[in-house]
Amino acid sequence: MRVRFAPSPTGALHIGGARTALYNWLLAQQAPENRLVLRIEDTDRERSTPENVEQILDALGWLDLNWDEGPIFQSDRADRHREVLAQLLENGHAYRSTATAEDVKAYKQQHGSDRGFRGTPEDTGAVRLRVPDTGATVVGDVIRGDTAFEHVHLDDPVIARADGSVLYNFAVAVDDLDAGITDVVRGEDHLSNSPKQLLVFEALGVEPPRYAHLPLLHGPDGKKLSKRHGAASVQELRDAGYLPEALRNYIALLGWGYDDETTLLSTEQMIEGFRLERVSRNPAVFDEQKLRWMNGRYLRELPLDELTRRLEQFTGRSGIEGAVSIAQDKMQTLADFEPLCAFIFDGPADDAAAFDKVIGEDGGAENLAAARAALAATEPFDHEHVETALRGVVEERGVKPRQVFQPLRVALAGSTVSPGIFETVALLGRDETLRRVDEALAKTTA
RNA sequence: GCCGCCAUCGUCUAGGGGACUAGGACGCCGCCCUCUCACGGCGGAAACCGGGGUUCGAAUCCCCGUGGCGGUACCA
Repeated sequence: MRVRFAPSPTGALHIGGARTALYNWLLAQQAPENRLVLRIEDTDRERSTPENVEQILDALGWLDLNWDEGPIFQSDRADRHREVLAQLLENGHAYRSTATAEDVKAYKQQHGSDRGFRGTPEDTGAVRLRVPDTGATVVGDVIRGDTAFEHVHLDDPVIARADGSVLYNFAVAVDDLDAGITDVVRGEDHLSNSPKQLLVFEALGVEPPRYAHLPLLHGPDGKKLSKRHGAASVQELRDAGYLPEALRNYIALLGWGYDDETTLLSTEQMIEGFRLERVSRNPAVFDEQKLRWMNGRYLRELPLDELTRRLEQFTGRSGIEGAVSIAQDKMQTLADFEPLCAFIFDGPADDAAAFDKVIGEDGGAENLAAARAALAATEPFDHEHVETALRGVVEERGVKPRQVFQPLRVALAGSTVSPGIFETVALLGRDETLRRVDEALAKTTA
């Protein structure tokens, strides 16, 4: 089996494209003889650089992937395309015509909808492929079964411009043929174009590949997923702090289920269990909430040093392992780290409302002062002893735990939200903790 | 307009004639845990688009309707 990966030419890989790529990749991994061929479907070489391709792979965490062949650029194959084009012109399967889109429209107006456009050969003009007058072209789809397109409904498609440059539907067929592609897995938006490609194979007298058209991905409003739905490319998702492994897991499930109850699955499980025939036929809605949840699960399972490494790369900070260790359970994406932990490095946030509400309230300052005194005497200054000391304050003053912990939290973080208070205090250390508490206390008397 | 694809909880899905009182997951609601926010645990509400067939029996098969989506470029 030879499958292909034809990423978006812009380099900003759409989530739908990422899923197609993932499925192709899974198929290629399932048997040692299977091959994955990278093909760039673009006539503009400038927009489709190897760097773009690398960016895409990086977003999916597949940088270690070894491509069997490629990338094959459509723009590099112009000579071969012209050669095949000449062959088709020669044997009468194609002809030149100056008919424009308006001419085709007028033709159909005149002949009714049950008769596709058939031009008359001329010396110049665009090249059209001759569609047989009768019969039908059947697209055998692994996911959907057979779909027949009656030839009477098909217009002779233009396969090359007047200047001889070829069009997508022709080029892709020739390239797939030459690359020996056996299985084409792509988005459903290509289904209606399939007969054009099949007709090219037919005209060439060769066996076409098998096809599998994946359902499209929609945004929450049911429309085709696009920029206006927020993050629509895997790079954007990566920038939003999602892990490649979570992305892979989530995307794989958009149109396919491992079994009746498994949601979290490893790449190995995906390779083992993926079946093209079992891919869903209906469009899926991209739901970032579920991705967030799943990302949180993967985040929590990461070893501390690995998560630290990724967060250092993501935030540009260093020496954050301590903060990572006390925040890991509270994050869903890498982007959650900053708002939760920036205070540890940059000092308390300036949230006057939180300050007034918690420290300015009845007994807040007094409880904070008591906590300060207890912490000043805590030795050694670690999680365990800090907790003992602070719980002692609670007991001593006969108040609720939160009446002591919240003022302290606000004094240290400047916010009512932070990692656990004992861990935070222990991490900051005695000097820094007391300094921040004193600063807060000073503000209450001022 | 024409051609085509699709149709199970709000969302992703399991289901391929009796195992369905329709299963799992996210989200939502409630309870528990609890120093905040989370995590975690327990419980709950929530779906077979409509109508005809076929069959002893239909979420599953067929037809029609409706709806959604895609294609219909000298774009890819």
